[in-house]
Amino acid sequence: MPKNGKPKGGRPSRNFEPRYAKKTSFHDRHAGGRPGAGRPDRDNRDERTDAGDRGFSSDRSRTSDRGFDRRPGSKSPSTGSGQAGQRPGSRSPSHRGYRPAEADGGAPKRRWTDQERAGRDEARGIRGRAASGRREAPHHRDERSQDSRGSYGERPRYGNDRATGDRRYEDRPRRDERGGERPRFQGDRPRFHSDRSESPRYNDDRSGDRRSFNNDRNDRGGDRRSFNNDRNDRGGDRRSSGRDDRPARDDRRSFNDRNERGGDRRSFNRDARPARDDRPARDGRPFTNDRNERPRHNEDRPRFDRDERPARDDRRPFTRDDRTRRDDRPRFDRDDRPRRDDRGATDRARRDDRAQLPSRDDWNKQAPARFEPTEDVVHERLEAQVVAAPEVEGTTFADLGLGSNIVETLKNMGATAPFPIQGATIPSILEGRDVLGRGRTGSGKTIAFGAPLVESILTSQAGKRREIGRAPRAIILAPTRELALQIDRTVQPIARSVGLFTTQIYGGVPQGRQVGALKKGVDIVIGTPGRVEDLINQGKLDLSDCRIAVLDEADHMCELGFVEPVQRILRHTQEGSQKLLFSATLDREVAALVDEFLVDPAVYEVAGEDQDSSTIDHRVLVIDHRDKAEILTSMVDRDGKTLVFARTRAYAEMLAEQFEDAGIPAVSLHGDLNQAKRTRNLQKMTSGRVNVLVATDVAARGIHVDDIDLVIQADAPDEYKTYMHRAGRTGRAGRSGRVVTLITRQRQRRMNELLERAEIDAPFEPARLGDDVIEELAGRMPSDADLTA
DNA sequence: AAAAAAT
Repeated sequence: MPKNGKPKGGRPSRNFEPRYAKKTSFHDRHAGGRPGAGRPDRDNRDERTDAGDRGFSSDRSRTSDRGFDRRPGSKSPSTGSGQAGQRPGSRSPSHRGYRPAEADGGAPKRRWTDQERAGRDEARGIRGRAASGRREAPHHRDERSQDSRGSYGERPRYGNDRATGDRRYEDRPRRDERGGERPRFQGDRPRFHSDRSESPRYNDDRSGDRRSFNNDRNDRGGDRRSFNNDRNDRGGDRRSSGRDDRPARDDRRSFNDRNERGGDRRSFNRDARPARDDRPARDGRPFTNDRNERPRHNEDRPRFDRDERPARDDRRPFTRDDRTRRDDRPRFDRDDRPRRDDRGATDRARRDDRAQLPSRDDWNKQAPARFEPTEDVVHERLEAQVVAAPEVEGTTFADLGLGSNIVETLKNMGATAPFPIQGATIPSILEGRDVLGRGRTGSGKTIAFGAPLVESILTSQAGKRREIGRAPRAIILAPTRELALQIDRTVQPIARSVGLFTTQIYGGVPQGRQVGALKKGVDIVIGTPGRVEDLINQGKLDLSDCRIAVLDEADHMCELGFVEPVQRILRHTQEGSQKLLFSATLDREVAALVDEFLVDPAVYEVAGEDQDSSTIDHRVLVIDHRDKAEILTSMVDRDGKTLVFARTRAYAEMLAEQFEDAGIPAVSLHGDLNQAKRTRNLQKMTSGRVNVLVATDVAARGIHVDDIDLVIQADAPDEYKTYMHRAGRTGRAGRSGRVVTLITRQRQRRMNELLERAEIDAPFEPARLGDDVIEELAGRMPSDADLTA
């Protein structure tokens, strides 16, 4: 069952496989029903500790093989999915694309021909190995472009195809259909797409179209953004009142004061904030200056809004009118926030709500469509016990209560003395208290919860260890698979040192091995919500004996779409289980969970670990949208490791391809890649085989890659927290780093607001292609301004 | 928009 002699890379995973190549049970059935046929994950196996499900791999391989064979002229009945390996026949009939295929069918390869296929991951993998000479621009480029194109194209095409395909082929369906196969038909499509990437047939007509289409899309994308930006900007303007946030800032700082503030705060805030809202009154404030323009707009608008809005929400009016309103916030928030649903729970916590509200109103007025992103709110800070760094000086991990084996392991991992956050949380966790921990990105949070967690479990289960089939005693949840993997890499050695076992439970890979590990018995589960819940529901994961639950990036896990599964999972843990919530941006957004699951939590944050003490140099380049692509290419053409953030998966893919086309080796990381590819691409960046990684926010939180000295935000983030996390990918462990954000003129205000919320100072500089500033920021031309230089 | 299960 091992791999059928196929090299691991062998099975190509289509870049976007999972999603676009969705197969349904239907497919499997027709295809010969191999489970997992669609799953690409072979590579994962490699990384996994345990042997993978070989069965799966082999199946896959076969499948894919078939797929290949099939492609040429095959017609596969069911779907055209390449994987299903339908031989001839089926495809064509059902697909509209069929014909072309047949035509092509004669010749296995069409336009795509070898290259294209090669382009497929498979070929790619092989080549890659064969020729390390990727570097060559031409070569490299070809490979990559093919690859990416194939995959990348898929998506766009997908959409397109559908659209066009439907149109064009509407007739066909019937033809094909010929039998009420439509159902199939649809099912096929997805594959179809995938096939396409592989299959030449479409290519000509479509490929051309597609590409152009894609381009269009891209462009559109760009347009949209700009559009959004505009909107946003507007929003911003109006929001000015929204900016009340700053007051919020103030609050944050005085965070501790909150308690007292309680009531005061509001009043307090009002004073401060009001200024913002009522800038006129507060003219004195510095902020106003920044927002010079806004104030006016805002003021005007806000009021305006009120008048108009009264109908909408009384709340806003409230807010704006008096701070008193603030008191009302709760309602306010709710009402306004309805959209933000998630926050509903935490509404009260949000202080900025009111401020933002105005903006919304404005927003709504102006843009009825309201498809803009949710507001970027600064939640109240949690009351926290501030830990001063000096307090932990001279303290050792052993002093904190960790056993010698663990201390030794930590030492081997390079953690010789506890960081402040660790010094604070470890004792409390060992005491069994619920803990909320906030530490700057890269401040050692994983060990802060991982080490004491292992110690606690060890202590609690002394005597009955390693019982076969024992249920896990602890679970650690993370928002992304990569982060779950990374956490395991830190926690596993610690656990192993005392005889405890960990296992990763996350999606995108076959369940087999994970379930197998659970059957053998593990002590600590580390995973992502989806698969964890899935296995719980399948009865394969029993958390009833789970006495410690950790949420990393807790605030993110409390966002809409994430919090519900998390809540359900936590409810499966042992009653009264200890809960540990960690994040660099921990705030009251986690209130929903805190209220339900935590008992008298200890809250810690580290003094002085704010952005001011950061080793990161923040810069903002104000550019023309049309120069964006070239400026980006110019900036990533450098020596150090560069991480580029894009807002969408498609744009991330496009940029990576663009860089490759320019002869700059680059890989992408986003949710449209199959897990094998995600893992592989991240590995390439980590190992230094490529120095440019283009990612979506999947890589924004927690992911640690050594030596990233430049983070470029091709798309400015919508939330200040996102900015902070993205920026946190560099400047780790006290090293210097730089974050460059590209924005258009229209976005300046909004960006300014965001930076204020994040409490980050960053100069805005206009830049055009070829400007020295770009050379400088890329590190090609050190200058005085170059702090890191 | 993205992420998180799978079929």
